[in-house]
Amino acid sequence: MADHRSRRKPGETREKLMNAALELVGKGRHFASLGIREVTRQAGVVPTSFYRHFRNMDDLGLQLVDELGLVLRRMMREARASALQADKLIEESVGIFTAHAQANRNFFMFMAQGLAGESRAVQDGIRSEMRFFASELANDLRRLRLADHLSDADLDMTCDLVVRSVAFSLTDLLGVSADDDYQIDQIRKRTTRFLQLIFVGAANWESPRG
Amino acid sequence: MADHRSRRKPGETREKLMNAALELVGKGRHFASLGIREVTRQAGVVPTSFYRHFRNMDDLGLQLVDELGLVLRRMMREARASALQADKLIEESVGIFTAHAQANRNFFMFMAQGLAGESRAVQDGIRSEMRFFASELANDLRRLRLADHLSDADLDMTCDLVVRSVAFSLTDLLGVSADDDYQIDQIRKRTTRFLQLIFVGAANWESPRG
DNA sequence: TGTACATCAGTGAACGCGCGTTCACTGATGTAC
DNA sequence: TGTACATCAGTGAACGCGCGTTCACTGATGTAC
Repeated sequence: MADHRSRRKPGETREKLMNAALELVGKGRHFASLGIREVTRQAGVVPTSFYRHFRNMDDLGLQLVDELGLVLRRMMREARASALQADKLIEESVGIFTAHAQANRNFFMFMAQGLAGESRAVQDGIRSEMRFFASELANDLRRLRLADHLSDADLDMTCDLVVRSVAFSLTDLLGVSADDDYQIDQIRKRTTRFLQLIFVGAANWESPRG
Repeated sequence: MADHRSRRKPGETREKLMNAALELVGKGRHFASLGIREVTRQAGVVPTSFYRHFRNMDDLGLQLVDELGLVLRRMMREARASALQADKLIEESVGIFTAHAQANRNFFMFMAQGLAGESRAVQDGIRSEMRFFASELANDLRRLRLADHLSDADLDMTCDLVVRSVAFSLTDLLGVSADDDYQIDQIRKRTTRFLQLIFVGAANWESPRG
């Protein structure tokens, strides 16, 4: 009774449904406009099956946010693992980000949509992932002693701005076709310069009077 | 025959429909999930009327983008008109922005949604408004001689980043209740600091080798 | 190891409903003479 | 100024369709003894 998960092919249909929703989002549909029948059709499953796994589309969205968290954490781990020299840190990180954004296009598209989505819960979930990401980034910068002159609050602000800028670049990235290498490279360069500008600001920052 | 616009109450229903869509968006609905019957119901009009003014919901969305342009231009004019001292420029501008965002909550909510929306045309329209806004900002900074050491390209980049950061703050702003003055003030302060950080970066920026 | 039972994912038929869209009509306004 | 006509926004009935959701059923797997 303790472990239900090893029946049949566990969670197979559940995954099919979540992937189907992501595929539709990847095709340009907005998550808020997806219907249960549409998703089950895309998954090759009878509509009734949906209710075995989710209460409604919002519920499915929330579970997608959880998976999104895993995707982001994997990306973060990879960024840390790559041999980072301080002077190439920004470029390499942006490169890893754009690579992941392309590899998980649908996931990131869902994330970009969710930031101003219909479900408050999904919205909060995505924001919380972004906050987590920003705080991890702050930890890393402290650890690498790249932010010694900044107060905790100022470092948090900087990292928040970095994460936001990258998230916004996401919407650029998702707006161009996945094989338009030239445009993708342009976006990568632009994002890199945004972050460089922010870090120049941080390096010369003095805590304001107020 | 030249001027059709003075019949009955010209464009009255058209406006009602556009407002109805904005109201629904303001209530938290996502534009992509709105239906024709829903919008006409909200507008207090029979469903058939819709087709007298729009081909479909996408068409209505595009016309909302046009109006959004007017709203943004009005905001820009007001920001310019207010007596701006250089040292309070950022704070005052952010203040005007948050005030407008609250006064036109529905419009800005529509804009935030449209950035990752379903209709490519709406998306492009909003992006183009943002680009226009950024270029006007660049003009102003040149005129005020606040960016003399930056190349045109670097100034454009800076302004782009500013506009993006403000746009992202928009999604923060729209996430809190309209009368939560404390939170709104927090967002205003945070946004101000973001912009200050960016401008400190710009002030110390040297065009990169590449 | 074998048998009886509980659990649960997946199925297919059926429901009532709201959707987008069409149509022919009405009545008000503007235009021509 | 008056009359006949064209234009067009708004109406209400009707259509066929896909939607979300329910139900009773099937059959596979895990559990108890």
